[in-house]
Amino acid sequence: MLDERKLAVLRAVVEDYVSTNEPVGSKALAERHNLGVSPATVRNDMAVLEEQGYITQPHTSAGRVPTDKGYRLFVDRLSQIKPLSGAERRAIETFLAGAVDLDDVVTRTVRLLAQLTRQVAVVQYPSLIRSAVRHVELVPLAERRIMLVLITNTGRVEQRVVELPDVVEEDRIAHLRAVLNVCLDGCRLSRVPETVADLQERLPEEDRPVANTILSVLLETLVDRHDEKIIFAGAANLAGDFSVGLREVLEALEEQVVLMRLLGEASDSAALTVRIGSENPYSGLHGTSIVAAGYGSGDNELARLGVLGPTRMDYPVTMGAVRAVARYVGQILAGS
Amino acid sequence: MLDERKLAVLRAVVEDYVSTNEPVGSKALAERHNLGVSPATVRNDMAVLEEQGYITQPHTSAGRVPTDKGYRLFVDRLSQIKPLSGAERRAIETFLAGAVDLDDVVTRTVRLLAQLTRQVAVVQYPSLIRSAVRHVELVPLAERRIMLVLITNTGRVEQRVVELPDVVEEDRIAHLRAVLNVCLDGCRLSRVPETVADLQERLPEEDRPVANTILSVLLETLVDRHDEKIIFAGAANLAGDFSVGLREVLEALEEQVVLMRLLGEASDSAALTVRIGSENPYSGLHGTSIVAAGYGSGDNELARLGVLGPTRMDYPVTMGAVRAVARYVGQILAGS
DNA sequence: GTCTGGCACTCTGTGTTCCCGAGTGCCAAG
DNA sequence: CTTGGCACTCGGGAACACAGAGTGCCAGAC
Repeated sequence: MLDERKLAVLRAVVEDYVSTNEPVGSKALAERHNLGVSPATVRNDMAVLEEQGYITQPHTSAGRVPTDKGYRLFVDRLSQIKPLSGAERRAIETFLAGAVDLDDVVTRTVRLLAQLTRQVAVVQYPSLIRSAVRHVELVPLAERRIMLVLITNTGRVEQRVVELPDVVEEDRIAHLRAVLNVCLDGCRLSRVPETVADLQERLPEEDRPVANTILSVLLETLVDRHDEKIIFAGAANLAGDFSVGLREVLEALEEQVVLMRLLGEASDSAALTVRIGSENPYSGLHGTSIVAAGYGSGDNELARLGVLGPTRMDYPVTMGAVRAVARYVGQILAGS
Repeated sequence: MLDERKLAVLRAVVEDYVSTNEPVGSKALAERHNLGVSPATVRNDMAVLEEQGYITQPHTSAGRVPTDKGYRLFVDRLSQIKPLSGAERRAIETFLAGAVDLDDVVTRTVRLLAQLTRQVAVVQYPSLIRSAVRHVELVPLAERRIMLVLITNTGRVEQRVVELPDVVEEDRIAHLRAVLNVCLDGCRLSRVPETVADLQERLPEEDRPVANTILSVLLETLVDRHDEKIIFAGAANLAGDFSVGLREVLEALEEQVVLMRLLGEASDSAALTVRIGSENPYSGLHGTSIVAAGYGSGDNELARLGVLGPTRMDYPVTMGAVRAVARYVGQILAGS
């Protein structure tokens, strides 16, 4: 259907358009990409490519521009992910290694990615649900108020203030803390609810009301906080590009829910997800593409990160950067 | 120098320009603001105002536009802060009351403020330095690694992983925790360094190396974290306004340091700070104004918040919103 | 002395027209 | 199947004119 040369033409169109941001014509194309054929031949091929929907012209008698479908083919079959340079790798490594806590890791990552790709970077905080309890802490704040602190093995710390139904003595709290830690330490968060239910039955009668209050807050923390936090950086990179609806994009970026869907569900292992223009779920973001990847320590994917830019982006380079950053972050998290 | 009527004219120019975003002419002005005088008179007044630098014309024979100096006079003497409507107040209250922890309070605040003012909102996290230690927690993670968690009375939680020089038994850590809490509980963060120094001397010899490691990390947490975190929201509100250099502003917003300086130092008590156009410290932000206020529980100002928008903003309304939100946040923090 | 109406002047922004050039599609010949 | 030639199309920029809003200034009225 599409012979070698037509694919080469498509590749050339994408590459030229990406680098010049102007519709590319047959003549310029034949020259710059020594294809060994004349502009007229290129024109014929282009006509076919257009008929099949891979490229289009903004108006009669202008050059051609890739369509979403064209970019898709390019990404799937015509391009190779471009690895980062050694210098870039070292830069990533040293920059991320300086992080002091989880928050810092995520913040640094998002900035790094934005700077590296010159686009908008998006990073999701490591998911709670896949990690395990490392420690539960109860801190008395006032007579009837304690703070519940939950530390996970991914370094995340969740805290909630709990209002107690009764005044409770310190040592009963200490006891409760001990029990909690024995039961929950190392427990996968996804299995905490069962464990907690089990625990409630085994507690002595007099501890029940207080324990129930605390445990319900604990469960809430896990469930409600299903709103995984996402941050972005590099919005400034959007300015000056009028091909995207700036306002819509900025609005989308501030909607956690939209961002969630944008990064997409965990796909198979460490594969990169690319969503091009109209492929992506939010209508304000046609005109933009997403390159995303999962990251995590070891095998299990903890969360996702990616970048967002105009459909007209340099996919090979962007994909290389995203993949590299995802890997490094995984390493950092595993090691801390 | 400037009689009553000229001031009225200036006020009218500002108000009209703010609402229409177009240079305002003498005729329209005389009509809309029944000043009781003819356009010609207004023209004369305008000529004087221009000569004094309060207004200017974009080009010969266009209407007048306020200068930064004009806005300044308007804010200082010609306008009154406009209080929020009852509905708005209730909305703020219920929205903020739903927050579950400090992070949530800050996030909600920044969104609220952005939505309320339809501008970019900026909120600084409550400063560590003014708060006091409520609890210190040491959580063993591995043989030679523990997590240090510091909880302040403003609800902020800081965490750091500490690598220990030696393997340490659990009960020595427990002991250390107890000692730390006795010494530091209620201690103002600003006075922690002395207290720590004092503590180091009183510890038994064999605990020194471990304790020193932990304490130095603790001090770091306080000092290094002098980079008070600032977040913003509502960037989408900037789009569509070309009077500001979009790119510059977005870049500035992503620079913590610039944001810091922007919000300004704590001023006297709960007063509002207004920085107009060229008055503000960063050159990329001429063309924008900042309205900021301190917030805190009770008397002491914990941090600052504000909004950033085009110099051509509705100052009375914006100031009202900022003041109101600052107050409510203060209340919420005091109560939690 | 201050205000007012009148008048000539000066701009910007918009709409029109025109033309150039890049790029195309098609066709006939190699 | 490829190529060169050719007529055609359309966007974008330059030149131009024009209407409208707004000004500054002046002479007369209160």
